[in-house]
Amino acid sequence: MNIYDIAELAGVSIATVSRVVNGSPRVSEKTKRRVLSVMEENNYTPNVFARGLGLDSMQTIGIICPDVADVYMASAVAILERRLKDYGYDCILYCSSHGQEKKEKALELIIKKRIDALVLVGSTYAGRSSECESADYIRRATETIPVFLINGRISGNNIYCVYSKDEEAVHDAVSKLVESGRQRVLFLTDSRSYSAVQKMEGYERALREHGIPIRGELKLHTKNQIHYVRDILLSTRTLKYDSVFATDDVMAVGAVKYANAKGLKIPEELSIIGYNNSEYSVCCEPELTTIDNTVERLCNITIDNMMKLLKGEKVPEEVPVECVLVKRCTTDF
Amino acid sequence: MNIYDIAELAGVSIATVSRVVNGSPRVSEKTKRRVLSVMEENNYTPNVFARGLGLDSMQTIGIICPDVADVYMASAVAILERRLKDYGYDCILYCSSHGQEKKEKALELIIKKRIDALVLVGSTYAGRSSECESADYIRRATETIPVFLINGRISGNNIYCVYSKDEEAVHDAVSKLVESGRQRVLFLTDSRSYSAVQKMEGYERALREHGIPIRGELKLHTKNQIHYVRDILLSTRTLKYDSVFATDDVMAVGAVKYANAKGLKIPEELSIIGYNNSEYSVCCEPELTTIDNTVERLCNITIDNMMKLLKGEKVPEEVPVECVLVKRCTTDF
DNA sequence: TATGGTGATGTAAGTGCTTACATAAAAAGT
DNA sequence: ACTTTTTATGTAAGCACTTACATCACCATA
Repeated sequence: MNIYDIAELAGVSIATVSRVVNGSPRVSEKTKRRVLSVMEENNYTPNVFARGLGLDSMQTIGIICPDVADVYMASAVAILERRLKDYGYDCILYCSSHGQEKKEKALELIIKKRIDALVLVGSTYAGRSSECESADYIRRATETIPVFLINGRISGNNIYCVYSKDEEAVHDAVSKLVESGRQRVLFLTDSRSYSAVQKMEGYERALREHGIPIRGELKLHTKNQIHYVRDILLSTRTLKYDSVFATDDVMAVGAVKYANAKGLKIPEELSIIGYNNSEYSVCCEPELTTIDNTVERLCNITIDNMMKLLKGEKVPEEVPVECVLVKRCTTDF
Repeated sequence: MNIYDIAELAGVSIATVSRVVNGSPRVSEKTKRRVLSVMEENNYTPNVFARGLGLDSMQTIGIICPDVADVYMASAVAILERRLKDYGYDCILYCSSHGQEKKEKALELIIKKRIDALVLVGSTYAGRSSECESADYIRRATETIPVFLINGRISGNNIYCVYSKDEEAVHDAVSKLVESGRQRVLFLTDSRSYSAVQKMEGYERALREHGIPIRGELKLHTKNQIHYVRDILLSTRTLKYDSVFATDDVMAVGAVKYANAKGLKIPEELSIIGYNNSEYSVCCEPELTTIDNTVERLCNITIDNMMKLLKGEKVPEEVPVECVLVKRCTTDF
């Protein structure tokens, strides 16, 4: 069943069928109806390949994220997918956590497929060009299609970044911690992504501004798993700290479980702040004070800008978005 | 840069270039090298559309799931994506939770794209044909491509199901609950998916076998959100129960929070069992006894079978997989 | 030397669609 | 009634590739 069959059955030319399919106004109401009904009867759908050949677009957006199994990224992907579908786009998903070669391959493939744009979620790609091994591949992609970074920042042509003000948010939160009397803030992180670096900088600035020395041993690299964090804290007996700042709620929950296991009072003996305001922040006892970086807003802005751009409008290359501190029970402010 | 340019630069015909691209053996070693080097220099990659036009395959698999933001499904999608990428396939992702028309559209689109196969994750699609509004669309898909259900069951040509033995797992778990003295088991569920129905049946069978009457008011439909469940339990004061079986860990955590809020001793005054053995099961205090339905295994079996099938081998239409009970602290067995 | 076989390469016919341009028909203006 | 404009439809040339079939050169065998 191809366009020729439909044309013949409807007694028109293939051009007319094509016009009907593409909603061109240059078709009379009568023939449009006839063609549509023939299409309906024969259950015809145009072949996307042939279509793409002519149009060089397949109404598809590529999404790359390090790991969909991560709740934060999964929710971003879910939002992106939903909005894109509303606009008639499909999503090709790539997870990039599986080694560098894989990443390169993903980008290559994705470019080959003639997707219309690329979104990088919660990117480990970002960072200063020197730190960032795969920035090259992103730049290569930008020669063909626009690239949107959510919570990542690379400057360059055809790159659009929407990110939360993590540095500021962490700075403010850690400042409150310090101002409420904490002197030794343990910083837990699990990655070296752009966001992670920003958070670290916010942490350090807050300490500096309050005249507290920055201690290397208080910056702990760990896995984003509850038990892993709990166990590591239980086993490091020499480390002294009166509060914890974690770059993800999951690690913060690990800290809560550590405190509960040791019988430490939260927040009196140990204050804890998480990040992302995910469902994890309300699963532990006491519930986490955390920072909401409003993924939903970041995603929506990204999609809005993308649609504008694809329509030919101009859009800003950088959109910083405010975070909000969600006060719950693991801090005393 | 197309195949003609490469052919000209390499001083061969487009057929030869095509043969090199497709790794045909009918090219001399010498020209192959020459063509490859020209391709390399000019950074040439064949256009997938034109290719697909001829081959009618784009090495793409469609994945449909109700909601990637759900940890369970997200982890399934992550595993599927990773394995498929290893095999050189791309994934087109569709979330189908946004109403029936959307679902239909998703399937339509996905079929149009000439994907090689379709995977439905944790499907709300499944169930007896009568209960299942969208089974029709699945069947329509099977006319073109094989469809794989993970934790769903529809019989039919070109449909392959891999599912965990939820009925049995729930039956066994609830039986233990009853045998340890619980008489009133509250059943929490958030969907009417195939799995949900199976779990319900296991619950009822266990009660029946122990001569305990099945009470409608003890089967509670709720949302899969911690606070939602906690609040609903806190507000329903007339309902009496000594244990909770939840069809997802998130709801079980809600029950734990309810018990903690009311000061009920777990498991003495309230036993709780969750489902999925997700990270949520270890985030609360005490940690959840839960059922692991081994998503990873389900996904791996699905991919193995898919690859076999696409190679032309025969594969079983139904693969039931055993669940395992993970004992932690919210039960006394 | 003629004959057939073999491996390397080229030619050309699809593949299903879009769209610029051409044409025809109808409507509007004179 | 006759030209001009507008609207509807058709024709045909791409789009970038694959592949069956044709061709050719070359070597081995008779």
